Amino acid sequence: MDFLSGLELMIDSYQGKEQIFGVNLNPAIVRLSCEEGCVKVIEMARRLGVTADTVRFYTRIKILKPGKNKANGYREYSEKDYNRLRFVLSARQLGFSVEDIQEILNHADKKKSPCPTVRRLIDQRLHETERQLRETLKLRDRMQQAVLEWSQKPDKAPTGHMLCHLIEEFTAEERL
Amino acid sequence: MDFLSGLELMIDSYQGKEQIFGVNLNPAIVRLSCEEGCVKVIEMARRLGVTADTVRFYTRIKILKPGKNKANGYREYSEKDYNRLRFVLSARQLGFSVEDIQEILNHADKKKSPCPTVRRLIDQRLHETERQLRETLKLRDRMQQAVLEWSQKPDKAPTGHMLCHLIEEFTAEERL
DNA sequence: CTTGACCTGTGTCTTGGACACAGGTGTAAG
DNA sequence: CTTACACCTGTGTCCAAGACACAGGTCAAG
Repeated sequence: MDFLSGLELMIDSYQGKEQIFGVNLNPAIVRLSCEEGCVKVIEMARRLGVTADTVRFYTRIKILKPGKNKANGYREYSEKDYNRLRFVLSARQLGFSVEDIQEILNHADKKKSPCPTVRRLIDQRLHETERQLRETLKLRDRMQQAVLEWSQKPDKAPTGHMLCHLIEEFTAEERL
Repeated sequence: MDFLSGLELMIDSYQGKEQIFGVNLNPAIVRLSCEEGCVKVIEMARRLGVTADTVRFYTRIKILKPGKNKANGYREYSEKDYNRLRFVLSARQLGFSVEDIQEILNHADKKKSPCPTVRRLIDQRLHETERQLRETLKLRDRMQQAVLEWSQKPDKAPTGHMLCHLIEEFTAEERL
């Protein structure tokens, strides 16, 4: 299909992909704001529920490579960019770092299966998340214990060798 | 007591504070490396089990204000600096940020009780830590679930609209 | 005198965006 | 036509708590 012919046609086929390329697609906006089935940064962000800054961020680090409108320099995000960003956001929800995602996309872009990489990386990140969870849990318990103990203690002014008796006595007790 | 007289006396009184001003205090090292009961950065770090970079960091942001040896410009950490850093490390273990600690120290330095501030701040930080804990827990569960489901799925090459079926199908299922 | 271990301050790096800013564009109203 | 305003661009900086690098100074031992 010729992407430069028939705007009406374009919009029809575009509407057909409504579920893939964004939500609440308003033909009036599409007709007004873009040609060739592309959208600008703020619309792209809205469709995926993120800020324009997030879209610009992934563009800046070249995970997204939208074209540029020759006339005004505006970025033009295509359906491919939409799918790519949706993928990135999904991967972030699973604990992958942006660097991980770049590695995964490198495979996919070479038509190679990213799955072995994905499995390896999630094992790694899962371990880290579990360690993080244990640490946060220990911290929370320590904090709760402190609040509990402190509720029985008075305020005190600092002395020469004691800056805050609450903190220092708690630490001494708990052997931290 | 005159701090400039009698090094022998200094070291005696210093040894008497062994439990306060550091562990494994070796009089020979003290005698060789410092006058006036002060130590250099690496020794300070060793006594509190942190790196010299950490000691320099707190010096840089002016939480520690050690003197300077006029002759060579070396920093001289006193017992007061030791107590202060020990306090900072204790507070960090309780989830206070460095900025929190500066606020706490500001009160203490004016001889005012830091306790009300400490109580207010830990309530705040405890809430944040609990939120963090819930989020990390949810992430961990999501990741475990993904690993479980993926163990039943094959690797696949990317297609036009599917970069990695593992990640995208999981997200679609879980309605993320 | 050299070697090597220590010291100094300063600048940069880490994450995943968020925010600021200067300057360009597009459109609706007055 | 002008003006106002909303949008766009790329770039630089900020966040937290240090870690690491670097150029240059100090000091004791061999």
